[in-house]
Parts: sequence; C-alpha cells; structure tokens
Amino acid sequence: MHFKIDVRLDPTLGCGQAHRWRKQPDDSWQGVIGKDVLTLYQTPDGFDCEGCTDMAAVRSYFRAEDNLPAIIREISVADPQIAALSAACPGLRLLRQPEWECLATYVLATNVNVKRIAKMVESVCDHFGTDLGARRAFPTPRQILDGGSCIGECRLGFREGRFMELAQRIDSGDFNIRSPERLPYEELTARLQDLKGVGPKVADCVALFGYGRLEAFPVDVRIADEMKKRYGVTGNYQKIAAVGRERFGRYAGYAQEFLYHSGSIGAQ
DNA sequence: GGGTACCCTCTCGG
DNA sequence: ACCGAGAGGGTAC
Repeated sequence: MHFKIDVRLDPTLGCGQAHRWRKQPDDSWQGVIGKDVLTLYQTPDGFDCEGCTDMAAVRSYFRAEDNLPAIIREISVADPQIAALSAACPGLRLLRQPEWECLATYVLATNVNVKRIAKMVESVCDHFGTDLGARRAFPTPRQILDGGSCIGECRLGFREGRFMELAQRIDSGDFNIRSPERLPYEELTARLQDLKGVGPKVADCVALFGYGRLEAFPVDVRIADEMKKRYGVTGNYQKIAAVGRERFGRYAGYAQEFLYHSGSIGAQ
C-alpha cells in the first residue's frame, strides 16, 4: 500500500519521539501501529507500506493532515535558526501516538538514555502484549496487570512501581485516558501531572505526541542546552518551556523537534 | 524553589 | 582484558 505523505522516515521515526521503530538492514522501518506490524519503505513522495490493514490509522499516525511546508514557514518566519534547521532536515514530521502507549512509554523515559527507553518499551511489549507475529502490540493496562507478577523481568528499575500504578489507575477507570482530550493545554498538562511519574517534561511530551497539542514545548536536557546556546535562555523548566511556546507559537512542538534533531547531528 | 537519591545498563578510561 | 566510575528524554521527596 502506498502513502503519499510529505515525510522522510529516517528523521521522523529515528528522532526518538516514538520508541518502537527499528531500521532494518535494507533501510526499511519496522514498527507497530495498533494491531498491524508494518514495514515502511521510503519513496520520493511518501512511503510504501507492507502489513497495513487500516489506512486511516496510518495516515492519522503520521499526522497526514499537517501541512508541513506551511508549518515550517510559520515557525521560520521570525526565527532564522529554525529556518536553517528545518531546511537542513526536510520531511521531519510529528507523529500522533496512541494516548495510552505514549503516556506509558514516557513514564519509563526518565533518567535513562534513549537506547534503553526503547529496550524497556520492547521488553514490556514482549512480556505482556498481544502476539502479532514478528512483533507484539503495546499491552493494554489490563494485560500488564494480569501479567504483573513478571514485571521484574522487564528491568524497569525505580520506574516499575510508577508503571504498575499507572496501569492500575487507567484500568480501574480512576483516570480516564480520554477524558482530558478536550481540555486546553494548561489544564491537560496539569491533569497529567496528577499521575505518579509524570512531571512537567513527561506531561509536555504526552500532550505533544499523544494528545496532539502542537503548542507544547517539552524541555529535556538537550533542549535546555540548545535554548541556552542559541537564545541565551536559562532558568527552571517552566521558564524555558514558556519561552519556547511564546517564541514559536501554536507549532512550538515542531520547532522543538528541529532543535532536538539539531543536537543529534551537532549542527550549526 | 533548589538539592538529591534513584534502578539499571551501557560506555569509557585506567 | 577487566573493572569501577559516570552518565543517561526526570521525578519525587
């Protein structure tokens, strides 16, 4: 199945916003969207996809409705640095990840390097997720609770308790994963931070990658470093994140991705 | 509001 | 080669 989307798979799937994509020896990308194990092959105007049974789900995942050139134009017009970075990294798109999967994976993404995040996520899938053949689905809260006795094998460290409590609160309905969908940004991130293991940074990541709040501007150590080097912005989390949102506006999340990616190639 | 400990794994310098 | 120290998408206390 062919998808005509303005996207480059390497920066989009390899930049660390989602953690289940693997680059194959033949340069294709394998990952899981819903119940499909997909293999994606880059083409000039998009990608070919093997294993897809739900075209709409894939288009949604890649935020096909986002007009990338228009977005880049908007965040570049008042900022030469973003203009240069986005020009140097064409086809980098934000993804729309399932809310639960996004929340659960970013709770694991504290005080570890990106490589190990992917390892923990894959371990959780391998232990609890539905078998889809080559890979397993991201487990539901119920699946995690049912198999909870072997959670130790996933080697989540001090994140284990937070992860299990999260599964418990979602499964019991104590926290309805869909109820914050219509909340404004500020209320959404505040609500998410009621959960153990969710601080301001994780809340922003979930708001951006899970709930599609493109105005969110997550600040990790790398972004903090870039904001200091490029704009002289320092301070606590709230300060730096607020500057990012104010400076880049409704598409601050895209600006954040370009800044983050620039760190990985040591550019500019 | 600022300072620390935190499970565990991988990496690096001796 | 083998080992110990350090760092790693932050958060809770």
